[in-house]
Amino acid sequence: MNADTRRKIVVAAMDLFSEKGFQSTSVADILSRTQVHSGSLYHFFPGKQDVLAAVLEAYRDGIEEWLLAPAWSGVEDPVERIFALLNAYRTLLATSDCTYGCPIGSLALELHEPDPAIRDLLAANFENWTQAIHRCLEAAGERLPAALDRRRLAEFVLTVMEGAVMQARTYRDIGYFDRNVAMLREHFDLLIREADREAVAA
Amino acid sequence: MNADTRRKIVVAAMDLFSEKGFQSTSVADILSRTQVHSGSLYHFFPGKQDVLAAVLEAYRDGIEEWLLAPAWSGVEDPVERIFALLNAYRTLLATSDCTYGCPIGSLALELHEPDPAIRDLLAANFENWTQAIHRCLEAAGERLPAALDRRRLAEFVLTVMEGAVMQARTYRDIGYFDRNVAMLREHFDLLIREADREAVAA
DNA sequence: AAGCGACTTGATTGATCGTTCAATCAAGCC
DNA sequence: GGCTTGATTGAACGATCAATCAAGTCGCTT
Repeated sequence: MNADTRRKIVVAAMDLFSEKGFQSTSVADILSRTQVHSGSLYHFFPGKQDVLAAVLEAYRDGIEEWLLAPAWSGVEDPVERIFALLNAYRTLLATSDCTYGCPIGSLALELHEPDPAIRDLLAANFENWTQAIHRCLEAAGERLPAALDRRRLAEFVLTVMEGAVMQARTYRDIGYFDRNVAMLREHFDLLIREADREAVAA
Repeated sequence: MNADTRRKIVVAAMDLFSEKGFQSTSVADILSRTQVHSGSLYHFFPGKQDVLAAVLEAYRDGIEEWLLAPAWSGVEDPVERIFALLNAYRTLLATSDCTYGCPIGSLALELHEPDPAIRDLLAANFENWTQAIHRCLEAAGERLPAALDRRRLAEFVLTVMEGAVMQARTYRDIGYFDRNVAMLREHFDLLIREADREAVAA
């Protein structure tokens, strides 16, 4: 099995799906960008949808290496890691005139009646992301209120990221992203202050 | 000008774009649902994209009558109105097995390189929504901290709604929506408590 | 050397897409 | 009763799409 051709297809499809979405990307687009011919593509993938599945698997399996590790290099504080991750998305937006956001989120809303397999992969990507945040929140330990539901807050962080990206893209104005992240930061400040009061009371 | 035919097209297109998205809805889909023939559609609209524009204008102009008024009937408290509006989206999700969310958000992420006219309409829809929340926050007066940037918080509410809808749809589990709204509620509780402390200190 | 399986080539298929257009019709006006 | 205008009909068009397939290439095994 010639893994190189397959990999070239997946990489090109990742880019194209991010740029234009799944439906607006034609198989011919993928072929012309990779210099692969249609027969080869269909040798490795039963259909276009299976290319999408491979793309989502690549995101899922590459989150540590391609997203978390770069975003967190040099950042040890678990709370700061959360905002460092958000800042990675900010960079993505800023360097693309607010057109690139979170590819998973875009696909999640673009596909209205996705295959169960595709939907599971989208959910798995969200799940990995949320769990990464969850680990940060666990690592923050007593800096956050004891009673705080850390899993919920992790889901909330994903929510804020996706909503902020959506608005920044729609308005083509990164200010919408920044202000939303600032609001989340203030929420964390409130939580940390609350934990401080708990510590004093104890 | 026969406004009835035009209106039928826009109504059907609103439903179809919500169900299947813009690109997955064919002109033939709209025609078969409306019993209108293609020539009639193209008599009123230069093209499919202009149908989308009309749909977005209908959402923009109908937000008061079709979204805010129903959600707020019987709810006077401005803070409760915010969560009543969120609850309207919850109902939409719950009664559709978590497939229907916010149609504007879906379109905003589906269309990667939208016409400026379409993008402006998407932004105008977000803007109307945000301003409605903003008015509630202004009406809340001293119950919120004096220094609080109410416009920012209004944008944040939209962010949370869109992010929560996205996760609920992807996981096909309304729990994700509920937990995110609960987190926002806790944020408001923290803000209101902070305003209380301000009042006591004064 | 022969055979085999993995992979590549690229023309081709048939379906579907958005859009066009000549025609017909109905209603109102001068 | 001609003329205009607005609206409707539905067949047809060209483009584009995902997908197919027969032919060919290459490397590896026996």
